[in-house]
Amino acid sequence: MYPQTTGIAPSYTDSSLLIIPDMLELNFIRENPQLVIDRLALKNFKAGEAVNRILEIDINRRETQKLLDDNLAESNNIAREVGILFKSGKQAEAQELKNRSAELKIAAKELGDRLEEIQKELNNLLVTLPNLPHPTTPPGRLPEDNPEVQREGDIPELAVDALPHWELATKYDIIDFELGVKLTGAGFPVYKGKGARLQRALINFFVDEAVKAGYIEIQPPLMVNEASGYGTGQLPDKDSQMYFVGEDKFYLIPTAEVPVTNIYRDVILKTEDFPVKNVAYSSCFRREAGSYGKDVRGLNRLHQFDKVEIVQLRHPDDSYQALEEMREHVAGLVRKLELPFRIIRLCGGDMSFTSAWTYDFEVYSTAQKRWLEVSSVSNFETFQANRMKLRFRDSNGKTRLAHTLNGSALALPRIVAALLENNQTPEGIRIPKALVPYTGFELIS
RNA sequence: GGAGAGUUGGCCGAGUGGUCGAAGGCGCACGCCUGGAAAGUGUGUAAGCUCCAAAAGGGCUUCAUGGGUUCGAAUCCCAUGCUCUCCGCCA
Repeated sequence: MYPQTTGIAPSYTDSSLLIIPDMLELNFIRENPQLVIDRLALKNFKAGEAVNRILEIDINRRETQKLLDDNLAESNNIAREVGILFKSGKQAEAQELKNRSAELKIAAKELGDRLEEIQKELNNLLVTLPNLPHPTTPPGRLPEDNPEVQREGDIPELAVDALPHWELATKYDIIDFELGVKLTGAGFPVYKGKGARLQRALINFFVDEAVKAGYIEIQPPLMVNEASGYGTGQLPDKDSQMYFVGEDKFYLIPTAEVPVTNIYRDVILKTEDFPVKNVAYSSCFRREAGSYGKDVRGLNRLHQFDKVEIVQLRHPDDSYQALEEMREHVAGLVRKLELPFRIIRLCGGDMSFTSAWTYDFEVYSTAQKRWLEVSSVSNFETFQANRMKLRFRDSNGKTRLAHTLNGSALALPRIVAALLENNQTPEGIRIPKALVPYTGFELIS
């Protein structure tokens, strides 16, 4: 009854983030090694060995760095003296110093190479450590272990001959999967007539609701460069999830989160800039290599789909308050669409690599008799910010990492699937009241 | 796509081989002045890594990015990105 059990959160959530290398702050690990190990145990992650190795390498790194710095300092001094000697015509003495400098240079090269190697090894280890889950994270390994924290709405009683959405789509000629195959391939459906209009209605509805809630609307590029891919952590794991435009070295975005969050890459905010709240609609592109079976039937999993994403940047002190705000916002959307839904809190084992706390939203698809994940709302704390160097200046004038949060609000395909299936009647498919101003019709027939 | 010009700190802008992390200005912060404000005036004002118990202070790196020349590079050379101008093409 669950969408899948890959151990990684299902897609539509930003699972592309999971694969990857955001990372914990080295200083934090250095100062709290045991805490890191204990906390990661909540994610069923055995960090002991890696942490110890990291601490070792870090010592080596600092020693090497010191040697290199001293070397460079001497070189700098020599260069300065040589200049002075030349000016006063003391060629011979200058030559002597030049010789010394040449020696230093060889040593520096060696030290530099060694440092680079150490650094690389350190990074390779650092990126294997997931974000620390919040201490209250429920234990568990599987989706079955995710506690339900809220449930709303009644599951409708459908006629015995109720159809799954892919058949309804054909019956009313609103989504054409075959045609998509002709044009592109599987997973690229063509929306037609009222189906297309429904897409547009949902997008506008979602964006409008977010703007009402104080989010600034952003229309980002649908392709990003390499730096942005690294910024949110999709890279270096590029091949697995993202489409790549080789000629210009651009990546098609798997979620608006990538361009939107990267707006703040290398940015130092002022405290009064908080909270930063952005909303963006975008098409999303995912290769979804390795998926198969009923998980990909119809709208359940697509290579191209539409999503409205909300992103917040917060002061560490109130990021969890923001998480609850976002949860309530998303709940409001599903409620207005009159879909039965539940919210689950992901257990340690089911949480994404980057997340510290995640709520998943699932709507019930009556004809498929299963819950479909439609949103994932997460607090990443400083994990993404560390990688992106997203900071703010606190009251002491010191720079600190900000907290980042995001959530789907919402992803369209599974919402459409649930709407079609749950609202089917002998007369046609009923459009929820909140959406009618956007669709301009009340019934798909 | 072709030709040319450019790319310096939060912003503007000087700097064509040596003491430049970078003049000057703006902005910002704090102080003086003022009944209060403006004006004026003084001081300060990048980030990362690192040394130090910490503070103070010190070292290293960074003038688009990556490489190179040199004892020494913001400054010279090469490649790339980006911006602007002209031509071409075009929704």
